[in-house]
Amino acid sequence: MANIQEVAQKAGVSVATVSRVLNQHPTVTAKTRLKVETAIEELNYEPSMLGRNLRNSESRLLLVLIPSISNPFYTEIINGIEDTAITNGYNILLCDTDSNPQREHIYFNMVKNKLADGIISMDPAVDMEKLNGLAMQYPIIQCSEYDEKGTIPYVTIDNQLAAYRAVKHLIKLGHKKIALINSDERFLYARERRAGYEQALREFNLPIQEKWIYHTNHLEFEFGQQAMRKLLQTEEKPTAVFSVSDTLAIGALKEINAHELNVPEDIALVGFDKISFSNMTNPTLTTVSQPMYKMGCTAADMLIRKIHNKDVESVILDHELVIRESTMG
Amino acid sequence: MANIQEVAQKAGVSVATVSRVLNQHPTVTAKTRLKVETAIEELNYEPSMLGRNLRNSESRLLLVLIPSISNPFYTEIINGIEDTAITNGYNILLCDTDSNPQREHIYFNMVKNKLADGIISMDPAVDMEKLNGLAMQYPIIQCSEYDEKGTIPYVTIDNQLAAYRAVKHLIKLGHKKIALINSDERFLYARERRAGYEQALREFNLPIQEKWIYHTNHLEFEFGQQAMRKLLQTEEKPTAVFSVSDTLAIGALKEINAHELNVPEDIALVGFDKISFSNMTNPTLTTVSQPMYKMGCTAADMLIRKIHNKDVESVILDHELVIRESTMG
DNA sequence: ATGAAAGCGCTAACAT
DNA sequence: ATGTTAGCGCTTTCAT
Repeated sequence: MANIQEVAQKAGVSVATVSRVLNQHPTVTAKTRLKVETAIEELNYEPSMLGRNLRNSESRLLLVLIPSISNPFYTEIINGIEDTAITNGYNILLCDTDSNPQREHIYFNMVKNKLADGIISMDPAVDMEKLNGLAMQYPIIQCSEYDEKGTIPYVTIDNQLAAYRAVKHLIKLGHKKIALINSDERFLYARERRAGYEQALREFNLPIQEKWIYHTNHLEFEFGQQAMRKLLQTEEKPTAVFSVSDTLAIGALKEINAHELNVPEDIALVGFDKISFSNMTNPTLTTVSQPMYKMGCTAADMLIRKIHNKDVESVILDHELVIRESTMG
Repeated sequence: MANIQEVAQKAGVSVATVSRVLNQHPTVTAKTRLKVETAIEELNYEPSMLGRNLRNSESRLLLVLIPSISNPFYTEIINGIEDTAITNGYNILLCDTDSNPQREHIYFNMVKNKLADGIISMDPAVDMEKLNGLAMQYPIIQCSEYDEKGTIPYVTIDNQLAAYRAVKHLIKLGHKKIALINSDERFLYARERRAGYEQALREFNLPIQEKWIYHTNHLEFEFGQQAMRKLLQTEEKPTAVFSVSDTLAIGALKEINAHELNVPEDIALVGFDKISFSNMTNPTLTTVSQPMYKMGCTAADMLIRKIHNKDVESVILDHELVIRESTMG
């Protein structure tokens, strides 16, 4: 692989001139430019990012931390991040942390090691303390999940309001016994969505019953099934369920069907995220839609601004309740 | 951020010694090592990969090209790749090409630019000609989909045999009118799976009917629905359907249900991939399971061997037909 | 408009 | 066992 030296030699100019051509400096004669471009062509030369990055001490790589690529919720967000990044001359490094601190450590080091210019974290299970520490020295943005006590800029939706609206929708349908399938409340979004759930119940003078609130440690289908199994065992069965994630709701639906019960006639069901599969279930799932693509674009924009030392403010985006068969009696 | 110079100065040694400590050379005295380590600690020093990589002309980054992270099929493969990569001191760069040649180009350049040491391609829509060209100069492995005419090592399963077994399973159940929902036959796996479908029909003297073979350009659910809609319009409806992907099969199932037909009583259904959703549908989906994690590990191993200039041979892994409700009358 | 040369942070060959 | 030094490929001042 040819380097800049050989190109310079072949073109009969200095390396500086080649560099100028590469970086589109205006001071190069059309004639010289042509000579250099010909040499580049002939030698099949490709500039080494390594040399350039070392010199500029930037990598133009953005790290994106997600807990698991299996969760379809992240897909569209990542598309938004990627499109925005590429438009701005950045590439993204997708890091499936598996919520594993060791993997996380490796990726954090990439930033310290100058192999990446910044981080977008979407992992609720990330070590917030570490992340806040890193953020003192390196550009970091949080997307979807964030640390309310920290100082890292974030983009997210109003989780409490979204949950409130979802539950209110169930109440308006006449439900009085509404269960909540929540994830681990050490995550902010889980606490916020629970707050929205309680807010709606309170507003309509419905009691908040611990027996109808189930917590699960993971978001995979099976945990939704497990949650629903438990809820169906309570002596007074709920007539509606609000689940903080579509994957959990889909598991719950499976379990309800397995008990020969019908949705929505016996139990109405609302999910969260509007993953594509939520429209393939039978019945289709009422759910809260987040502007995922936009969220990704926004996060990438914020990070790039931060890398360029500009001011960055946190952003709250809109959401939407999508009513489908699982709540349409 | 401190550099190796400052560490050397603080420790009262040369940069070479610091480098030796960093790289665990055995020739360093315990005492010197301690001095250096203390200095590193105090300065909060992190070696710059950029400098190291430039010097060694390697990045220890592996590129993984996938057509779309939304397809759950790739999830487990990527986990395998990632685990193997990390074990060997490599990190992976996940590239969602969206089957977009422009994005592809960017990622190809990363290898040319020394920002990545090699590529694992899982994109069926990749420009095979370009890929083969690149492979002359850079380490490349294909995973799952490959080019039978090319020289790039690959890891995959026997698609024809897998399809043959799936269709034979339907025939053994008594089905004589078996439809095929295939993807675009410009992809090898699509041609191979069709060959398996035809092989099974031929073996049992069943006619191959073009009206029961449907091609779709994409793998998303909606395209499965569309395919099934068409198949249900044929004057002689099939009693069984083999779909080359679970996502398509799930769409087909949705459509069958919409027509008030039952699976498997009216129409039996077999998918391919065993994605996690395939167990959440009602009924659950009979499907072909690929050893995805192992496939990922193998691909990463092969690539790393190739990077180290070792010989690499293509690998065919085993598959398994998982019989579930959609074919259990 | 172009060239010469320093230097980004690191490793390794060579010298001591 | 440790130090000196060249050089990986590039960009950018400073001269000319």
